[in-house]
Amino acid sequence: MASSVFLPHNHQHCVQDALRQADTYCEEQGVRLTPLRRRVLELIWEEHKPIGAYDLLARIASEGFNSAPPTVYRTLDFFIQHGLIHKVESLNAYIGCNHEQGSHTSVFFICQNCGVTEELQNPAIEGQLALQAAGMGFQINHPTLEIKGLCKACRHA
Amino acid sequence: MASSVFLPHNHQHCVQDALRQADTYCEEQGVRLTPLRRRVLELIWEEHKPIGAYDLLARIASEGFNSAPPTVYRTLDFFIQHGLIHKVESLNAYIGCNHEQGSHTSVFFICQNCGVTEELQNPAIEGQLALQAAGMGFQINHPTLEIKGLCKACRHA
DNA sequence: AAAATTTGCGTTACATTATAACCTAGCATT
DNA sequence: AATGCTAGGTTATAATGTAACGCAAATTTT
Ligand SMILES: [Zn+2]
Ligand SMILES: [Zn+2]
Ligand SMILES: [Zn+2]
Ligand SMILES: [Zn+2]
Repeated sequence: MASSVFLPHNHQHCVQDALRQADTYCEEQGVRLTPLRRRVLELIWEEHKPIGAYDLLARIASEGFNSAPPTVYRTLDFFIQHGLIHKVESLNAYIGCNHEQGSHTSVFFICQNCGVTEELQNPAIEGQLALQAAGMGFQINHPTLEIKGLCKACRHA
Repeated sequence: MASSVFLPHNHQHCVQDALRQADTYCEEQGVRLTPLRRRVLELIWEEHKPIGAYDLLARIASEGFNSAPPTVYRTLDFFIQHGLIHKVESLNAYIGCNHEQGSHTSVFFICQNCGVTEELQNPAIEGQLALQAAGMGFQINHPTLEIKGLCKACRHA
């Protein structure tokens, strides 16, 4: 398990896996992965970097889809509802999720130099958060954990 | 140390402490806590809830200050630079900081029902984050840790 | 004190991000 | 075919945030 989006890898696999997972998921859930949705998801997965709604919009508009904001925001909402993408709050941008569906707690490591962003699950961090919350009587619903810094490669460059 | 912003408390103390700390800090640093800045900080501390830039702007405008966005954004920038407030990214809103100055890592617990938000420092959480980052060769510069959920009081109501 | 520099902020204009509300066409169920 | 549901087209607007210019007061230098 040395795989990381910060390391070189055959990225076609990432995209194809993501799309296949989405196909399967939508089939199972009885929801439709329409051409627009499929293309938006593909664009989101084009790089391991969060992409802004209006960047996406420009891309799909240039491909003949409708170019008004609701088009892309509706699509983003759909994927967020179904756990196929996340919003990176500190960037107002969106990134694909390849973790097991259903709500889960992730930490995003965001390189401020190259933009590459890795989503990780870490039970130890979750555990400490849960501990802190329990002590306060606080019920955790939705953690936003986003770490900006420098990835290994950018640090050494 | 049972004090928490989620519990009833004499809030005048919070506001006065914050303003006095800011006075002292600005004095020490040789920067100016102008009437506009002082009032903005006071408004931010009015409640233990993040406040939006345009809400602030409306407040100060109604008090005779200039009503154009740069007025408030410059002031917010000033306080963020000096560590006297934080931006809550997941709300696009701003909240006062009463912790020791200088950059520090905080976790924000945000009640989705009442809006009250508590900033905490927790070395165990920081430690686990540092551990994860170290394993990746990632250099942490700026964590954003914001937990939405229900405070004790709202959970029991 | 006069001159030079920095700082705070007034002002205008604009950029970016996101949503509300209404409508229509296609698909799905009966 | 009739009905309801879903996806998305369309228009308009809301909410959040910046760039750029200028001036006047405060601070520093001469
Ligand atoms: Zn990849
Ligand atoms: Zn990098
Ligand atoms: Zn208080
Ligand atoms: Zn509450």
